[in-house]
Amino acid sequence: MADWNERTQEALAREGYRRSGARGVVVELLAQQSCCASVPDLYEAARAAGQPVGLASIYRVLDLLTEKGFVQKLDLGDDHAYYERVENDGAHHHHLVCTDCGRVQAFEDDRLEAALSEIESKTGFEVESHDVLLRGSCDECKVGPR
Amino acid sequence: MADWNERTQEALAREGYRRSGARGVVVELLAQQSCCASVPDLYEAARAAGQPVGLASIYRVLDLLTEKGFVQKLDLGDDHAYYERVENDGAHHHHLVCTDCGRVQAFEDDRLEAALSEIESKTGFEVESHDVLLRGSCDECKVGPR
DNA sequence: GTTCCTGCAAAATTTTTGCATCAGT
DNA sequence: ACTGATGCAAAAATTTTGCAGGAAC
Repeated sequence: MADWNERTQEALAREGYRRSGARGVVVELLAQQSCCASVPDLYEAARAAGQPVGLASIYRVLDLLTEKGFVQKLDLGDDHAYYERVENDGAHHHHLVCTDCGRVQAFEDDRLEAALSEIESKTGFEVESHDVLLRGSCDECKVGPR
Repeated sequence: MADWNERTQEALAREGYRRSGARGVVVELLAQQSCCASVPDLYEAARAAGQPVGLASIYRVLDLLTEKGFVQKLDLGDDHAYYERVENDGAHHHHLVCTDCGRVQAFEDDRLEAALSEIESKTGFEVESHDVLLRGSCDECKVGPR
């Protein structure tokens, strides 16, 4: 995870991308996130860290990182897109979103992954990635609705 | 499916919603879709059917239908949202999206559904709905990439 | 010194809202 | 007649793009 930061920065440098301000800040911030982050999240985080970065730069950095496979873009049904690290070891999780409070929780499940890879062979598709999104009420919200 | 049209129209009428132009057209069109449709899709389809409907009305009808549980909104990572019928019998499928040609294909899988409901009990969440999205190359595109 | 990167502001896109008009009951 | 529904146009919100100044190499 701290590893992801280094690995990403180095890989970019190796490809000729300059080790510059905005890119470094965004990569650093992504490395610190526990789960996914939206563009406004990152914008605020950069500002809070005393290293403000323009919105346009955040979008540009995220596009680059997505294209190079260092982050993955996801839609939580919310108004904006979210981004999160792609881990080196291929480990990945999915998301539960609380429709009341908006809380996002990650989970992993081997049976789910197994079922998903089986689908790949049953269909003609060559699957590159998959997302699973569960919507509902988290333990806090399900007791007293809203 | 033809059934869905009737059932939806009736349920709306029963709730006091008027049997009016735009709403009827959009419901009719949704009933005819084989899979999910975007707002521009529906806009064009209405126009092609000789019953043009304003964009705003389409958004409003879809909001209502989503709220009442007759359709489900989904994000395919594309630029806009997609909508599709919620079937009476609870049957539902998920989607494969070709990242080359954009083709969308539906699939069903019992093992996947089983794995998903097991997750519900393992986490504290009370799951209301779930989406699964697989991205990759369809049988046509995977041979000669692009 | 050159080339790439950044930030601001303007543009493009998708979705929402206000309002006057029209249709259903 | 009354109330709700529609369509247009304007507004909001998110993301993209152009361009000039600045930083990395």
